[in-house]
Amino acid sequence: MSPRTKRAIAIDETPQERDKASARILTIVAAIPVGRVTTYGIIARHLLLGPRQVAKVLGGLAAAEAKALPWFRVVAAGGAISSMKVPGVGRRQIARLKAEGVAVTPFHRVEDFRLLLWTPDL
DNA sequence: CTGTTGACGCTCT
DNA sequence: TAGAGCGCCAACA
Repeated sequence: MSPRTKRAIAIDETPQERDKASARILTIVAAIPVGRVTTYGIIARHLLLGPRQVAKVLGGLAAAEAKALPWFRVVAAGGAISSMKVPGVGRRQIARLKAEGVAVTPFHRVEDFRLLLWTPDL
C-alpha cells in the first residue's frame, strides 16, 4: 500500500488504536483517580496539544466509550463544567461527579477544585 | 489554498 | 458571574 494514503482505519481495532493523539488522551483520562478531576488544558499541555483537541476527542466519544471512560472527571479551567453547553451532557457529568463524592456548586463549578485537581505523572 | 469549528484558556470589561 | 475578544491547533468542507 502506498504510504501516501491516510492511515487505514481498522474499525475492529480498539478505539485507542485510532490515532496517537486520541490514544494518549484517552489513556490519561482513564488514569484519573476516582473522586479527582483534571482539566482539558492540563491534559493538553502534558501531551503538547491544544486544549481544543482534547475537547474535540472527548466530545466525540462514542456511547460505548463514554460508558467505559471517566470522561466526566475532565472539566474546564478553574473547575468549570464546560459540557453544560451541550444539551443533557452537563447534567449527566454533574450527576456522575456527585455520585462519587465530588461536589458541584450551583454555578456549575467543582467545589474544592484545587484540592481535587489531579495531574498526570510525568 | 481559505473558512469554520470545537465539552478550551486567559484577560479584560 | 457572564460575555466578548483573541490565541490556539487539528480536522474537515
